[in-house]
Amino acid sequence: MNRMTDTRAALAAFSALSQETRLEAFRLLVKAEPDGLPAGEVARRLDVPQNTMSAHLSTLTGSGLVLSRREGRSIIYRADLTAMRGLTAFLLEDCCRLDRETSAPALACLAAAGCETDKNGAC
Amino acid sequence: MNRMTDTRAALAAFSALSQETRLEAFRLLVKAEPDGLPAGEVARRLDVPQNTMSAHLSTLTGSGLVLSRREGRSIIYRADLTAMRGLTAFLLEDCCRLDRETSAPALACLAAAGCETDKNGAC
DNA sequence: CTTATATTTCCATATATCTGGATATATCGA
DNA sequence: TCGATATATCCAGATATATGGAAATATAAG
Repeated sequence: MNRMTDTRAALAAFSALSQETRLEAFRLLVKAEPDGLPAGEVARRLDVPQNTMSAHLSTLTGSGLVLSRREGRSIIYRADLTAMRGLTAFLLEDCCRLDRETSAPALACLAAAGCETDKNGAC
Repeated sequence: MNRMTDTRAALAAFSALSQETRLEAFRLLVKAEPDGLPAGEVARRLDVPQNTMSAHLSTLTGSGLVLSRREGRSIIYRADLTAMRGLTAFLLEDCCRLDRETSAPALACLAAAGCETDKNGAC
């Protein structure tokens, strides 16, 4: 899917995150993982009109950084952490000149170091 | 300086990278590290009019992702890899819910995993 | 001082994005 | 079926961004 393998996907992601309300919304959704949040709740928390927020959420979804599903009357939005990691990898491949084979384990290492530290502290 | 500690800096960075020509230029400059490239050379390589490229380079510089210095008649542009790493950290702090103290060693771990480091130890 | 080179600044046009009111659609419960 | 709730879509005005021609600035060399 959206593996951020090409410039196109990265551009869409950067573009989506380059707007204040959307960046805030995205961060909110990341914090709300793995449950996600209904559109109206995002609008309420960020104090933005619901139709404006709807447009922004649509942009985020289109960029591949956010997923949505209907649940009753609500539509639940979730951050796609895999896509986000892909975006990070895209940056790292340039930054550290990592090729794809190197960046994959490096990201796994990062995840291990951050989300659950290894006993040894080793990567 | 631009430690990407606040949303403002991240927004500027995302905004700068959300335009195709600028993203290409930035990647070019990352590859050209640590020597950098004169503005005209960037314009030539990307086949963009020099004044248009100048505007884009100005945006990149303003975002903090790129540095410039005059050298004779030329102005040499360089990617600021430290700022770039800051942007990556900004993403990771949300993605893996890393706090600043955790993300720092995590990034060092990344460096150890395959990152070419410069004299400062930055990737 | 003059000319050539490298780059930026000025400016106007074209294009894209943001915003929110009004309205449409979808779902739920009575 | 009806009314309430949750969200999206339509639309248009306001704002921002991209683009490139022409002119200005800075440096170098003769």
